[in-house]
Amino acid sequence: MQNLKVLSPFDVNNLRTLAPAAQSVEGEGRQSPCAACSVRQLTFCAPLGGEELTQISSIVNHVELAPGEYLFDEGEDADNIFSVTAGAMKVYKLLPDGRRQITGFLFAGDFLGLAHNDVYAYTAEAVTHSVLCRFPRHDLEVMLARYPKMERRLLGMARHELAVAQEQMLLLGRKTAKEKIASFLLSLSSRALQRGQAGNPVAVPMTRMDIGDYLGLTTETVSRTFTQLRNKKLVILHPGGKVEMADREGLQDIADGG
Amino acid sequence: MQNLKVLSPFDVNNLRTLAPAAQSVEGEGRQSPCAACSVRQLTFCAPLGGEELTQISSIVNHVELAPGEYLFDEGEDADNIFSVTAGAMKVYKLLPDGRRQITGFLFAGDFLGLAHNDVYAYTAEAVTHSVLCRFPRHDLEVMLARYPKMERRLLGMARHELAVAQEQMLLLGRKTAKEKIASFLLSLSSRALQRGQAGNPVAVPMTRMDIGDYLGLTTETVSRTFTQLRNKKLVILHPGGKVEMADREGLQDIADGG
DNA sequence: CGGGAAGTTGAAGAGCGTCAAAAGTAGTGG
DNA sequence: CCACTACTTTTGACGCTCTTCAACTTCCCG
Repeated sequence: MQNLKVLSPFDVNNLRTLAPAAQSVEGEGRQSPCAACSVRQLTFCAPLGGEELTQISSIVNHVELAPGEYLFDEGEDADNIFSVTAGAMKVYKLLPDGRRQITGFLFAGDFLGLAHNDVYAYTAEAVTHSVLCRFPRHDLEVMLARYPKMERRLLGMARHELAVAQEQMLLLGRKTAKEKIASFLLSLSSRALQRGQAGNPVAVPMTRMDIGDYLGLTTETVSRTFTQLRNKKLVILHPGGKVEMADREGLQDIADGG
Repeated sequence: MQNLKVLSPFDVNNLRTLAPAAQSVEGEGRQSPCAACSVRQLTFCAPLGGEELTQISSIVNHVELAPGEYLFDEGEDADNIFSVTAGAMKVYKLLPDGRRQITGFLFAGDFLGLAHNDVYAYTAEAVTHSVLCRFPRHDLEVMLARYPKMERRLLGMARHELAVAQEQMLLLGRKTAKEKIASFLLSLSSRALQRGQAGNPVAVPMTRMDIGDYLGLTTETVSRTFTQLRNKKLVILHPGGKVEMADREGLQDIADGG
């Protein structure tokens, strides 16, 4: 992971210009960079207060990635845990012959790097220009031990990840190509809304190949399926990777297997 | 969930006869039923000591299920968390038209019931005769707040579940039928070894349909694939659902996509 | 504007699903 | 103890969805 820019905590104000506008939290002033983090309520830092935010600020660094740059590789020592501040990441596993399964796309507020055997279980790569907070695992574990509410928050987020993973298994194992694409678009849309971004048209920053590797399809099938949905007036494909869901109910019916 | 036998904590000694022989832990005597639990080191109770085991004993009940009986349904209020003591469970999600995806098989030591919106995200049903510990969620949360090491253990187990789920996504999205079956057998085998049971021949207590719904295949394809593996002398199918892996390396090569 | 990557479309083929039927297995009750 | 029944498993024939291979088009970004 050579091409990886690590910034000091003090660069954070500069970086923050890449994130959505900061809504300053009342009464907390400018005590720590984390206190002004605009996506904090989405992350595992959410339950922390003023004093604790200063603490966490002291262990965090920032990382900036250009599209296609790697954050870490599957099998590498899991020395850090990351939280996405801005941009979009993909995490995937590979088979020896190159077949790839993307297990998730990550956006602002999502975390990555939880490992179980001290090594990362997947490779993480930037889809778009991205910014992440980097927490050395050891330091974070000290924090977790001191602030149980943070550990509880992390457990809640892991639980959510688990539910999402199970939904994805249902999709991969039992849905048709059309159902997969419809589910994917609706999921992207609702996640964008959660982050306070536009839900329709929804931003689809990843390539057809990425989408295929996420849904267990080939590039060609993804493309053909988009064309089908367009011909049925369910979606409108706008330039710049924006997809308008012209018939959201129709898409929902398809996604649910109706 | 009508047909579900709830036993008082005091029936535990009776039930324990269903579990593997208890290796009595030195110095803990017979203070609490949980102290004598033979699978405790596999569960989220592992980090607890004498005093704490008495506490947890006071909130636990036991549940016994015959094959095909339900523990809970997807969408039901998630009032309890369970830990499998003996037997085999399956958890699955359904599409409206009946297509089913089994997201996991659970054995002694595994937990189930973690929900994120106060409702279960999947249905849980017994594969074989099974015994489980039932913890009221509220009571367990009080315990977790009091004993952070238990919460840490639970986070560790959730993290492991997550890694397993990602591996399963790779299987569902990118592996062939033959690779799926080979991976499945190897996984069953290594999990059996972890529980101290025979790894080869390995017990395969679930039906071909269950296996298919777990691997994203049909019954027929599962059966045909077993036949192929048998014809290639990779496995020997013994009566009573025992499968002998005659060529473990060969199976491993297939499972890894080689 | 130009070059390369990404996306689209077509034709042919493979793998797995579907439908159907037979064979095996287990549990039940006479 | 054995026959009856119901379910599970296996096997076969056929078909469809999605993949593969290939060519062409569009979209970016320098």
